[in-house]
Amino acid sequence: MWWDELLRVTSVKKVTHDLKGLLRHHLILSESSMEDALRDEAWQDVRIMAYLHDPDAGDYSLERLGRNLGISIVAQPVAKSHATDNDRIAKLCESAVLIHKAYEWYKVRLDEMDLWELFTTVEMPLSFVLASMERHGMLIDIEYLRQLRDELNTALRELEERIYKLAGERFNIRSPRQLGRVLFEKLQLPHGRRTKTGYSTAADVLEALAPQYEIVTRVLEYRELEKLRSTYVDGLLELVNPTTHRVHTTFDQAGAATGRLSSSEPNLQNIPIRSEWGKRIRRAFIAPSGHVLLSADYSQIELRILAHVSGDEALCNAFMHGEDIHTRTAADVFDVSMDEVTDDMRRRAKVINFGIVYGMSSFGLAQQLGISQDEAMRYIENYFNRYPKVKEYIERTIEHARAHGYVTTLLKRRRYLRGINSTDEREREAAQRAAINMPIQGSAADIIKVAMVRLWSEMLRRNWRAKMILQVHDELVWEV
DNA sequence: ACTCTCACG
DNA sequence: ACGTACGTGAGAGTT
Ligand SMILES: [Mg+2]
Ligand SMILES: [Mg+2]
Repeated sequence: MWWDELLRVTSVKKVTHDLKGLLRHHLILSESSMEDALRDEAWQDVRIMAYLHDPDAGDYSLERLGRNLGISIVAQPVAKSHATDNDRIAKLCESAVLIHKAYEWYKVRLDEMDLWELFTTVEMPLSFVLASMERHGMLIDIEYLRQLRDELNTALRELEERIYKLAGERFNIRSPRQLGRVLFEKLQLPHGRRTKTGYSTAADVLEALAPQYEIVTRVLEYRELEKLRSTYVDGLLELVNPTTHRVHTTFDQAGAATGRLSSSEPNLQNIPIRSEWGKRIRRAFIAPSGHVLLSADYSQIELRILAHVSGDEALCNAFMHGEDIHTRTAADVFDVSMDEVTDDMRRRAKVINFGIVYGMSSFGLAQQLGISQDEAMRYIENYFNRYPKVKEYIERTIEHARAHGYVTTLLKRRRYLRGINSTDEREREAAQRAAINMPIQGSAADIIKVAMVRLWSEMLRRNWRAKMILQVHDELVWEV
């Protein structure tokens, strides 16, 4: 058939808008056709081109791209149920023109930004990988999830009754407003900060009160279980295919401004793991009979990237010697030997390491660690004395952002920081933190994307059957 | 549509 | 939450 031939032959270049969507829902290519396509760069997608050009733009619909280029839309949209063949043909012709014009425009932009290699050798092949992962889906143990739902409902009902009894009235615990009224007005508990709309009932505020007041402990327990029940049990069950028992997430390859992917309907990148109940939720994700789930993740990839891009000798040495990085940081910041680092010192060093990558202030560190701002300042000062090139890297990055308006990753992915020269201090400092973080978070995204593309090709080449099914930022999950 | 809260890396 | 730690998506309540 001429159409199949056209799709297969790589001398005919194909330009799309939302290639991953096409591959997931409409276009079935054989694996050998996909290998040919990747090698010859036969498919190019204007949605991804526009994302690489400005990953903060948010809307990459064809309509939006057309308006950006000043192309007015002529064909009138007609309600699907009333559309005639002629209506459909008119819209499709217009889409074809828009895709062509957008391609010609963004091609020049990406070339100017030196993004062509990232586009053709990483992002385009990745669209094929992601489409294949989405189509395969993740198997869910529905019966187990239903049992868990019943168990959660029982526990929630008991907590509910206890909370009503301690409050002396029945109210909607899920309403922050009603909860604030009960805790901080009726029961006169000391309130923490306020939100725009009332008293804050966020977990960190409630945790400070929990040791003194049983009702607060019960509310925190209620919150944890209610979150798991609504989002991860009921939410997931609604999205499971009743025939195949699989959920099929959608990865957004043009969503996150740093170059990360995101995942929705369901979001499979935020499945619980930290709490005991969370781990029980995770057990609902299974492999078919005769298979197992296998997960492989990078160790401290962001801090390794920080070591690499800063060139800090102490940080590089720590990684080259295979040291536990948080223990090493604790020894350096608290001026003890690695042997003398206590669990609590390591915990504090871990908070410091995360904070560094996020551009944290002494205020933020003090809040997180529950220490004074003076103490936090001393920690940060010690850190930068021990890792001086990290400080230089941060200063250099902010200066680059100020001078050029953008920052980049290892593979030249670019993010513009529109607030970086703002006269509004708050906005400017927020842009500075984003500038510090993006090259690190974004380079990690570059690295795992390259890994995904290489692994996928290599698995095909060897005819190995293990199936890559999820990416969780620094982790790949396989059905094996 | 917005706010608050909270799950993940 | 905020001026004060990056990046996401989702559910519930409220308007
Ligand atoms: Mg890891
Ligand atoms: Mg939101």
